Amino acid sequence: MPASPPNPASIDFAALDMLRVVHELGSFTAAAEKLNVNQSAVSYTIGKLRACFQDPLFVREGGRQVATDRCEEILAKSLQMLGMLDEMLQPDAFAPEQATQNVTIACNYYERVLLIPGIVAAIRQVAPKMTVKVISSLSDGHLRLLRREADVLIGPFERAESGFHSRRLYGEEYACLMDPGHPQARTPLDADRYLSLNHVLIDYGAGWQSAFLRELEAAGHRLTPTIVVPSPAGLGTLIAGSDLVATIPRRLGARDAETLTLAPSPFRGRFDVSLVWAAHTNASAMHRWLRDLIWSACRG
Amino acid sequence: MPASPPNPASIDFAALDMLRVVHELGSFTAAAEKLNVNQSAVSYTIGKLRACFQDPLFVREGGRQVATDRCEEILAKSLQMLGMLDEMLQPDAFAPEQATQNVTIACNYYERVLLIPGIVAAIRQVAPKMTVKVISSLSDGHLRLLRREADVLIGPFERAESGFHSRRLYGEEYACLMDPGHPQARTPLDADRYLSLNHVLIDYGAGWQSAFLRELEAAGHRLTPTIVVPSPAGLGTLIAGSDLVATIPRRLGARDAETLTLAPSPFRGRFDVSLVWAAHTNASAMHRWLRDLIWSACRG
DNA sequence: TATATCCCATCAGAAAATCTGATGGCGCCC
DNA sequence: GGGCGCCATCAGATTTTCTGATGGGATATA
Repeated sequence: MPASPPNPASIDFAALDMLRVVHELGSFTAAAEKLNVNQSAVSYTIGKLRACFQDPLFVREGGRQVATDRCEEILAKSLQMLGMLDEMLQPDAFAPEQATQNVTIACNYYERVLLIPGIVAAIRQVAPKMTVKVISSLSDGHLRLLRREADVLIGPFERAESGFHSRRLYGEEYACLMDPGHPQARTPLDADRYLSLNHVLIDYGAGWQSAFLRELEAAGHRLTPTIVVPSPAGLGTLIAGSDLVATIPRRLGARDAETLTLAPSPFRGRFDVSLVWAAHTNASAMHRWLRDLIWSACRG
Repeated sequence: MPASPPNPASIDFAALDMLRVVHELGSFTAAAEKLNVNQSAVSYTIGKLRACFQDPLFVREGGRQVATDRCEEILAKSLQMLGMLDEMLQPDAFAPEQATQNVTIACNYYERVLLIPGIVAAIRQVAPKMTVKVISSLSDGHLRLLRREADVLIGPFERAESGFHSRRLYGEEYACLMDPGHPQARTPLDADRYLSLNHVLIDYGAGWQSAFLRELEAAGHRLTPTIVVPSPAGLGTLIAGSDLVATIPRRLGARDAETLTLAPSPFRGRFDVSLVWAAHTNASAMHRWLRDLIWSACRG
């Protein structure tokens, strides 16, 4: 035993449990047996507690070790703490049926239109008490994950920086959406003919550049749009009956396939749609569940 | 680090505090500095916690250690526990002014009459919100201490068994109380004349024998009482104007000194009045205060 | 890109805490 | 009064924790 009072921070839960057992059995020796340690170990540890708390804790009264009032108080708190430790040790379980948490998904127009409905339906089916919030994220999606503003991010985000994990959902490419009556609706487009069309360009702003545009510019070309819109919303109506052409992700264009024509683009701008999450949610049971659900809903 | 998951009971408060500091500073290295230990010690301890809780607890996100959700939960409980430890460590203080506890004093007629009034007055003066309960104790006073039915015991109890502590308050002896008109009121009593008197004997029952009686019998004599009463209550009235003699503690007889005569007894039966308490109350601040107060009130 | 820097994980060994087994004192019970 | 049970203490073994050094991975700098 150190001569100077020992650091109370060095008390561990085993010591508190020993206090409990000694109190229960009224004997160091019996406590030692129950705890499968030497009697002298009990003496040592209780001695340490005595020094920390500056109180005898137990005194002999007629052949039995009786707790002091102070010991009773300390014990009461110790029992609480042992209970809290047990709670803390319980592995992070997640029961979708009872769960009432909120899930926040960061994504953009594309995913909001094509993926979110399926994801929300899947969540509501398995976890009816949970709520879903969708927020948009142009280029700041990763930041929103770090700021805990979103649980997951879905989109064409490739970078696998440290601090993040990601999983590819599927590949996507760009195609040209136009009116069936458009002069070029039947013949394959080469680069020159493509560039000479009347383009509707979707410019999301925030520095975001679509993959087909990067490919086009990398090939030394330059697109001069006739019209610029900030989102694909209402695009079908804009194009229908006109000579305008929009280059948009194939699956997005496929939604207007009944009324409009979807033709291959010479600049396909292939990219992957991925699920991205922050490292701090990687081990969480709820987040693991959510990611698996999204994976299934998007048919990886 | 052990290959098998370490025993969570071996987690100590220093580890929880380290968790707190790492969380606060977002860095193992910085936490190590703040805690005046090696960086590797932080790594070791957090590693142990990681193994215990089966969770990474902290993950790197852009150069900073960020807590997992599980870690946040664990941390919340840890902070509570650290607070509880601080409370537990606070030495057992006692503030008489605010105290509302009850004090139970075990004693007998003698102390109830001679000492309790002064003790109660002293308590009420210093600790007006406390309550006092007096219970009688013939020979079972020590048991009542052990059963926590009484905080202290006052009386002619000499034995210093283990499990008890005691403090002598003062010495007492027996004397003879009689009417001033009694034939023997003026002349000193020797043993024979004493034995031939008409005695009022106080027999408390419960196997208790007054010290003067033990002395008398040890000397080979035997007292044949004229009247036996169970307590000194009303003794003055009984003796006044009669030829009866009662052998009672001097201080008790002194209360009737104005109307009755107190003469030395040949069997003085010297004894000590002591304050006795159970070992488990020895360290308690309240009990220490109470014992000092009683000591003062009885003018040790 | 290359380089420097910071940060954590890991390792071997040192230091400290804890445990074991033996011994002794004290009080209880017979 | 003697035997016995119980706790405190001691020396040494064992285990845990810490230190200092090293390396890999990521970030920041050039």
